[in-house]
Amino acid sequence: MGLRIYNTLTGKKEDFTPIVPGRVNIYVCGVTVYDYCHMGHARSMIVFDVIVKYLRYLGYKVTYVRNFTDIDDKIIKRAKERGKDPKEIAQYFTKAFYEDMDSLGIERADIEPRATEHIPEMVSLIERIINKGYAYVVDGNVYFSVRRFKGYGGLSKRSLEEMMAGARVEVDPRKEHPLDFALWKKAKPGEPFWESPWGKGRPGWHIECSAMSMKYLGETFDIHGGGQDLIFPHHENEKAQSEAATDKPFVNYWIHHGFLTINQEKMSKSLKNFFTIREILSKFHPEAIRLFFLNHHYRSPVDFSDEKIKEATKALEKLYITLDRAKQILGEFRQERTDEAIRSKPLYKRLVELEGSFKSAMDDDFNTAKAIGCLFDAIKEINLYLDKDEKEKGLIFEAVNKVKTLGNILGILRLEPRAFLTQGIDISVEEIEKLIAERAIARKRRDFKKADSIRERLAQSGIILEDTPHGTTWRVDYKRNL
RNA sequence: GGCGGCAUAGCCAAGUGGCAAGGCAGCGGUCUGCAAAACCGCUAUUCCCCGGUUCGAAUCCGGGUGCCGCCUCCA
Repeated sequence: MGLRIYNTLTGKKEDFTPIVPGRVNIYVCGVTVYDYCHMGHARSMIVFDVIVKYLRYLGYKVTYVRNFTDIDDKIIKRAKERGKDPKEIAQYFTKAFYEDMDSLGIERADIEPRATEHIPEMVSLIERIINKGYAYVVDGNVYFSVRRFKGYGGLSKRSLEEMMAGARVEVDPRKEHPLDFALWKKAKPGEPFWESPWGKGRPGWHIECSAMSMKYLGETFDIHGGGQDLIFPHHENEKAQSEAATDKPFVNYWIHHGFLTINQEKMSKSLKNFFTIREILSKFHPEAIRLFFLNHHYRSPVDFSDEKIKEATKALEKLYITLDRAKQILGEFRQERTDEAIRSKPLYKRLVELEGSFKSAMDDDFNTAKAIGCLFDAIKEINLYLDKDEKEKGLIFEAVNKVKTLGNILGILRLEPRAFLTQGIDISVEEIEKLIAERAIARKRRDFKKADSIRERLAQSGIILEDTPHGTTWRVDYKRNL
């Protein structure tokens, strides 16, 4: 059984077959750079980061394109508010976007096109649409005619009649149909503009994604992704205009993820119930945030709270503690090849089995929650082995590698376990080690009162001591810090 | 009003016809000078309610109830 993906277009899980065997072309709607990114954006970026990582793990050569909308009404508005040039606003928040994504460990897309750098492509695409008779020009504006395009509403599963029934749109009287949308907007005085056959203006929102995705990925490509709120109108419109221009299917698989809610309500700017990524990163570990999101299926709504990220942090700690145990035993031990003797060990076989389960889970429409379950099963097996008296370094090394490989697909377990377990302390390592040494002497003399007072002293600083056969180790008490 | 989604233990959550994953929290045990970690055991005879289909349903069908989203910029 290979990869299956839930396709918004058909409403079903389908076997994934790329257009060119072994290659996947994927386009994801990025952000409009007019403000800091919030946690909803984080979820989106994490979901597609993992999808791309998994496709690569499967061996596909992936071309991942994610755009920046760097010219639109919101940017112009923000620029006016701040007395800045729209360009400056876009540049500033593009930089902020990269900072946030880097912190979350989200890889760069292969191509990250900006709308303002693709105006000529958009203009020629609009011309193509006009020539095909699917768009009309009114006073410097170009509108796409939804009525002329058969199949409008196919992605969002709505007919024009249904949409009209609930429409609350103020209708521009120059439009032939209320749902016709702008491909090109005439510039108002003082707004940024580009020259075009229809006069000075700027592109509509939807056309940029059509122009840029087709430029880099071809007129039909494999996967197009985004949030569920983009299904209508954005992706519906993208699909309509693209297919109107090319007479070819635009996209084979549409992937849409669910929303992030706060107290069960959608996180959004208008409700003012959003948290920015940087706010949350100041309190929690990026990998904990990833684990929190990935513990839910990407299409389900996720309710956000500090409490839940704390739980994810504890879960992540559990994984790192085991990796740390292994590392203590391994020291600098490394090995290049896995020999037959190791392959035949029960632990190794079990881990291969779990890797298979992990893969089946991910193959089933990227079921990361189930895959995480496999990761914890693997951790339990390793702990069981680590509890034994007789241990083989070669086997432990391989076991750790397996777990890390799987974790890395989800973008977690990328740190040295010691680094994770000793983060955020307000006492120096020298001080800690000095106290541990003192305590060791006290314990040898069976002066447990003193030993315990040292443990207590370190606990005050959020340090947990663990006495093992190999000596005493320490780590940060996440439970206390959270 | 139209369209769509969801409802699983104290909490989060996977599971779409065959004995209910995983995590967090809790309790008991092993280990420990004491802890911690780890491991073992316990914590949903039952998956919102009512009917139906089936040898068999959390899973399929019908009817309720509750929550959410889209239809307007939005990841």
